[in-house]
Amino acid sequence: MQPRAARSARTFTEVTRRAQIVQCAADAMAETGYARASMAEIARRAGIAKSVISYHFEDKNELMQELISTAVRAFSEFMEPLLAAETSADGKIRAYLTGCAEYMIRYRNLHLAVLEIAFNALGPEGQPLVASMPFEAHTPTLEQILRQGQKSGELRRFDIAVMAGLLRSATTHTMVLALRADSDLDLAAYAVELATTFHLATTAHVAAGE
Amino acid sequence: MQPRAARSARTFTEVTRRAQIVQCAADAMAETGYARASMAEIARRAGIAKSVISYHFEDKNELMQELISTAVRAFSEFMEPLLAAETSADGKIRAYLTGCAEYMIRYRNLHLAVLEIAFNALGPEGQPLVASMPFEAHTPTLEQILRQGQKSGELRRFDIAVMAGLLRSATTHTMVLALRADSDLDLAAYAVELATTFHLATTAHVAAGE
Amino acid sequence: MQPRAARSARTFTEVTRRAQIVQCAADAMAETGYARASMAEIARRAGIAKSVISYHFEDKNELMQELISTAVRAFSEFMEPLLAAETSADGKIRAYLTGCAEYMIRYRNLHLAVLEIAFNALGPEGQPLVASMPFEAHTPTLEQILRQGQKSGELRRFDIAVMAGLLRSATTHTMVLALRADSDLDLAAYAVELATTFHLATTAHVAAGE
Amino acid sequence: MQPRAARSARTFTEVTRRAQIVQCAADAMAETGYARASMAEIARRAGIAKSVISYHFEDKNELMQELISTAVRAFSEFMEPLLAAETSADGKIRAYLTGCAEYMIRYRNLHLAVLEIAFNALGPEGQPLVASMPFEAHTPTLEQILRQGQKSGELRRFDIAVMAGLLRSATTHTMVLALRADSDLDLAAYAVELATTFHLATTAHVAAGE
DNA sequence: AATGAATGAGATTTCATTCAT
DNA sequence: AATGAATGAAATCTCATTCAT
Repeated sequence: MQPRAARSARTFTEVTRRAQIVQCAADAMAETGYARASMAEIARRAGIAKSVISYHFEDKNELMQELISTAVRAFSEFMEPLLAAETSADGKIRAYLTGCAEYMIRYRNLHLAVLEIAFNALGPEGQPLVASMPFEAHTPTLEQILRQGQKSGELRRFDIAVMAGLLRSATTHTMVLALRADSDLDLAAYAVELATTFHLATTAHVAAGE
Repeated sequence: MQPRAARSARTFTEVTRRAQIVQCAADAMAETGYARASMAEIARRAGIAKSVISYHFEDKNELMQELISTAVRAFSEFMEPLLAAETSADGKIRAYLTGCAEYMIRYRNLHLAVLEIAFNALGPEGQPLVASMPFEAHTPTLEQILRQGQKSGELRRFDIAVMAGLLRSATTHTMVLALRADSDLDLAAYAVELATTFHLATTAHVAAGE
Repeated sequence: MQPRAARSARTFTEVTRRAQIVQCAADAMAETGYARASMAEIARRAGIAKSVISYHFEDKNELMQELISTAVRAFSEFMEPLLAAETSADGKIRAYLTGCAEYMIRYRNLHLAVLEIAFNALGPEGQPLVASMPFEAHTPTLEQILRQGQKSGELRRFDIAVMAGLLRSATTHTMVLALRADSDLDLAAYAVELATTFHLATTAHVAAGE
Repeated sequence: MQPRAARSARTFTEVTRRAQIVQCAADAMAETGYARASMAEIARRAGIAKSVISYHFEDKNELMQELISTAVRAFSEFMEPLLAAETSADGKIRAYLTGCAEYMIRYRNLHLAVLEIAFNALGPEGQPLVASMPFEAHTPTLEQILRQGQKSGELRRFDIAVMAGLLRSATTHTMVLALRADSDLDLAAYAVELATTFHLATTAHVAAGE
């Protein structure tokens, strides 16, 4: 039995199964929470035996990692064109906020699952399993946007780490809570309101008026 | 069966033990995460037998509830005088932000534990165990502050729910992530920066300058 | 601390407490079944601390034994005059059957508790805790009655052990099931019907008619 | 969650294992009593891990229910041809009594286990787990036999419920006590003696002789 | 004589994982 | 590539019992 990692490429079946399992895992976590998203529950949703998961993934951690990677990839592919389409820092921030809302609507369960994992899963030595979450994967980009905006004079002076953190918390936290509660909060409208707030808080002429 | 309170008042020993157990539970959760904070681990930290916990608490849920109550109480007692000392809406917002930072520094583990519970713990029927978290206990107050600020003309027009959510996410989420990562981020300085940002985003003359 | 057994006589308080605990134990077992009649439950019903039971009884087994003894004593004191008042074997059998019914009505919980113990409780080595149950305490008497009835020609020839067993099962089992189910079966009427049946099954002229 | 039967049919292995576990459970209960027949003890006897039982049975209740079902089925299959072979009421009663004795000899532990469960096991809400026991499954039949015997004039007038109860107690109770005590009482001979007694107590010409 | 506090053994159940087929 | 079967560790909770006061 050749170890999994040794084989060079994955077959079509394997790729498909892995994707299916990841999706079922995401659904299970989003709907029942991390604690109840056992291997058995995930397998049940996928209509396969538990051991099929073990066959395709080294262990539960690898499944979680794959789920995270999938989400990070999805977020990047989703967000990059949106950011690229904007030229001003102000526009990019607005694109980031509204883009996050749309991403969360489209990939609801996947993103909720990431949160569940981030808050719950621990590696074998107890360290958190997730270092970088989807949104945080773009932290450099976000900080870069703010930095360039300040350089060009478009944005006022502020602590970039703080403002970037605030932007991310506005999405990761507030929006996600809304998602979780299955609330009827209109995420899109919410994002627009947020955009205005950040426009006021960051643009230079505002600071000038101070 | 019979509610604890119905039988009699708590003895000194009991009060002390319960507090100790709650503290050890908070430490365990903050340090190892909810999943690893088993009764055995909590007992180990307290240097007592597992069954001592069962003796003092009906079950794990009651322990969690007591932990939450402790945190909510601590937060309220901590925050109320700070808010009362300010008269302007702007001042109250600043007090809220800096107060949260100080609270989190002082009650670090307790607060992290509340987050763990809020995100993880499920009741017997699978419903989330925690409805209101410490900060959310003050949501009405927060929204009240914003509303009054708008009425007096001190604050510009904005969606109160969005801004209150943003304020809370700025504390609950961003600060907490910092706490969790055991980062050397200076929470106090962070709060000051946040205060400026929110000052700009909310005060009326800013909106006028738009 | 002098071992319990060493002290010669029991104080008034002790006798009273023991009786109270036995009664509460009987109630608990009759109402909730053996498995739920824990020391804690018994103490709760008595309004005392668990350790009070330990103070008055060596261990749970001793409490059970005392309960059994109490029931056996009660049954004997109840039944003896009834049997003594009859002279014929036939009369004694009728007295036994109706007497059992009355005893069970009067000492309902105590007797049900004995059954619970008989069926459930095991000694430290796994042997049944109860060798002789109240009714069985009178087996010799019962067999003696039958034997004398046969000797005097009043009763037909039959296997004495079988008939005695049948008499006891008619009471211990059938009546008790009725008690347990809290049925509205009229135990007294039941006993009368049983008496007729046994009259027919045992008296000599019946056998003659065969 | 999903009922076992809904998923698919049982494999050969599963059927075999379940039967083995049921048998070991019966042995454990018959030999050590309900309280000591823990999952661990049952697994030990079967030479398997505790969790194998959990794998094949939802929980302990399901195992108990399966054991009961097995016994009820065995009793029915055993008794039905015996009763069908007799035409007279008197013959059917004799067949019932001797049949019970043979059944208990053949299925000793299984039947003792049923008794243990009936007397001890409580469902999650404290209600008794077993409503109908093997013998009681045939109560209607028994009462029907007596009723027809009275109608045809073969049997004397008596209270049918009382007599049926007596017949059942004669088997369930008396015989079982004998079984339990591991006595050397010859059950078969016992049954013959019982049959005579009931013949005398029930047949019409006896009543006529009165 | 009584109590509150503490203990350790043991019960049921869940779960990720492994193995033979 | 997939499955059913089995495992052992660990989690929560209950209980009879003991001990210091």
